[in-house]
Amino acid sequence: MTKKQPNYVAIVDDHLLFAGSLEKLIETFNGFDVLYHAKNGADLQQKIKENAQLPDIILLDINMPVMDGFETVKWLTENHPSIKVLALSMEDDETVILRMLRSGAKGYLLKDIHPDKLEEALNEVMEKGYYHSEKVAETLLHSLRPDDSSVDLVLKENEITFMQLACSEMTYKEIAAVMNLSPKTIDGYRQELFNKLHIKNRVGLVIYGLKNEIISL
Amino acid sequence: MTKKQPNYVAIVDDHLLFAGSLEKLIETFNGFDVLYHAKNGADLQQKIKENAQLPDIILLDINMPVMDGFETVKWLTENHPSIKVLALSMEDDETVILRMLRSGAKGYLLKDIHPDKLEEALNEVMEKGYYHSEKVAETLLHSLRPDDSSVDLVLKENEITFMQLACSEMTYKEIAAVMNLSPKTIDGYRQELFNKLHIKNRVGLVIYGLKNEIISL
DNA sequence: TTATACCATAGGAAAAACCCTGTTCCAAGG
DNA sequence: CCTTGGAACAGGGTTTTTCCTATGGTATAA
Repeated sequence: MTKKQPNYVAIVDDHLLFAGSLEKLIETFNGFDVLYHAKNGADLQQKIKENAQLPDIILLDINMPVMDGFETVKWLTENHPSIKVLALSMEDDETVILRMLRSGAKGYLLKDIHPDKLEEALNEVMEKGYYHSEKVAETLLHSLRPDDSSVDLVLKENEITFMQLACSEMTYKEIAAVMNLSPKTIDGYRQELFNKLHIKNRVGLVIYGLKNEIISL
Repeated sequence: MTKKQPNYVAIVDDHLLFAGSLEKLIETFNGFDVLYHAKNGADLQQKIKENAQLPDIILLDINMPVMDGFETVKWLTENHPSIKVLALSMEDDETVILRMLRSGAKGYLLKDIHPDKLEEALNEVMEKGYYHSEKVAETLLHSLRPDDSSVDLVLKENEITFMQLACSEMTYKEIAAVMNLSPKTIDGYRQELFNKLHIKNRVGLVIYGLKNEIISL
């Protein structure tokens, strides 16, 4: 009976308590070891540079300060394509899932899954190279409607600033004052965003911003 | 050397993965055993009824579906005052912390603490009956401003329903239709809420609802 | 140099949101 | 029976938001 080398896992999550707990859980699994954790994407880059041993799998939280999951997975797929990234998040928001998968994640796990599912996912991602839970698979199918062309939909600096300010009790006129622009320009941003994001009103904008973690409370 | 009986911990969190991981972590601590977990407050009530052995400490997540942390801790302090409740949440929002503590929680832990801190908290809450991290202690002090009179500010059923619907792209007229009320009545709710909550517009309402976990995305 | 594209901006108008005050109905308490 | 209070709702006015279309300026690619 030859003892195989374990698969190395890295955890990226700003919630230390969760990360630490998850480590204990993973160490009860057969054939997996936790290499290290990182608090965010930037921290992970650091850790990768410092350590000779690369992780086989990275469990990556999406909403983090500093360098979030989207940026991180993009960096990883470009610089370390051999590492398999499993996204880990609480929201099963379709656009978020798709964005992660499109960015290069090999799977998407909801944080409310049963611990056993995690072991299953880890094994499957090592064997097959990807893992998709039923729920996510469903979302994937559901998303195959041809519309799209949603080429990553980039928001410009000013639009993001506006969005953040719009997530407050400020009036557009006040926002214009803060941003040092004409109210009419602000109205232009608003309209452009409504079109791009397929939303109907300011509340929709706030919701979109929160769901996509462009703004936060 | 007499072996003491361990302290029993129950975990209430709708994120199974987190709960499961946390269990593994706690079992590495000296003198603590996890009795069971529950997905939410209602589930916890169930578990408490079924099991003869009561937990000594409950680690309680705040934002859960069905029966959230606030309701749960209230129920616990009324029905099982001997159980020490530690609230567990990611947000360090002042109003949320205060609301939990006022509702009877013996401590408030942010989910981004170091795992060692959890052990410290568990030990301290068993010894002293309470635990407050530096951060929370600060918030507590900060909150001792005399203003308040914030007599728990109860929202009625209809107001909450309205609030939830207002957190969407629906128009007030549409909300009125859904709730089967006159648009003018809806306007009344709106006004009443704006006054009670000291907010200026619908975005403010959405933000309030989210911060106080009355609504969720 | 011209076409193109993008940005800030404007006019004008309809719809929705916001605000204040007042009426009716009904139930509960004195 | 009368009073009080809350809930639903209306009238009517002001402010913001929303929507559509259009123009001048500047950078840039052709």
